[in-house]
Amino acid sequence: MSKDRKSYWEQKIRESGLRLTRARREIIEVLVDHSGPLSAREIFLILRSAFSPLELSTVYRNLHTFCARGMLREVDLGMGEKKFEFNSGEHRHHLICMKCGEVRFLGCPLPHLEDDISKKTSYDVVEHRLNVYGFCPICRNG
Amino acid sequence: MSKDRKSYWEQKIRESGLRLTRARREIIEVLVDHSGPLSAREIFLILRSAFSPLELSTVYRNLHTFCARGMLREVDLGMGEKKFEFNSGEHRHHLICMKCGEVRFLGCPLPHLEDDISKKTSYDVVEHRLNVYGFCPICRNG
DNA sequence: TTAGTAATGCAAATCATTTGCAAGAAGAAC
DNA sequence: GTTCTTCTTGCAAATGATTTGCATTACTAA
Repeated sequence: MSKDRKSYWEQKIRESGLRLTRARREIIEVLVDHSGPLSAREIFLILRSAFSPLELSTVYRNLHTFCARGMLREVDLGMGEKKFEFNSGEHRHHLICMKCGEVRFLGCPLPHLEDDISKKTSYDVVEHRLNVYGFCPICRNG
Repeated sequence: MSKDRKSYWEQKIRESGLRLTRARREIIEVLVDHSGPLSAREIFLILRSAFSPLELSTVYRNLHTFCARGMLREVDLGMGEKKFEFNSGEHRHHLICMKCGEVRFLGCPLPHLEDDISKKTSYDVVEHRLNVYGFCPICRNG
């Protein structure tokens, strides 16, 4: 029940010049209540299980709206669906459990990677994405 | 015209207990003639432009067959379509031009990353994928 | 050459995601 | 609170990548 985080983002919605609708409040609530990145379908199913009548397309539309305003960012963990997480501003990576899907955040292990590659290849390097896959402490034994 | 590389892979097809069909010969040929990873659709279009009658589904089926035999591997460069490249055996990453789509190979800049993360998180770490994005020397100016 | 089975063509299905459009609901102004 | 405007949503259909079912074709072993 992090009511403060929820109202923080609801505030952001208003500041962005967006209307604060039922759909937006509910999507933010789901994201705040779940620590890790979620896909549109996951959010949709969580909402449905709580008897929300929102449509999947509405979830998608709002997730993209939030990304466009910089509130969320889209992450591709290579598991079929794209996921969405709050945009903390800091550059980070993901460690994904291949069995249960748990996601942990990783700091960037290579701060000057982009410069190094830029020097070696003459590319104008803009960003990099690192995903690490394995089995979490629970799944590695179970 | 690397006829040797072509016959090397045709050999591999036979050794894998697969039939050497027209589709397989043509797909291998396209992959040998183009240095970087290609998507099923890209291979399909290259073949069509050479008047090959192969179906897109046949291209997909064979690419997956080759992956299952370890001849190819699938790489997700985050550009919509999955790409396929010969499986060199060595662990490597990709540098992708966001304008022209050129792909360069990168050695792994973090050889002991997996061990480090494993120690820190108690995960059984299995693999990691790194994609670097930017603009190639030609596109960064053009 | 032929039989047996794997591979292909073709069309339809599937999965994630997007879009068009009419109906509905925020929020500003009264 | 009511009204008006415009942004949002619902719903259904479209899209793009990929997969699948099934009848037909073509490898290859004998």
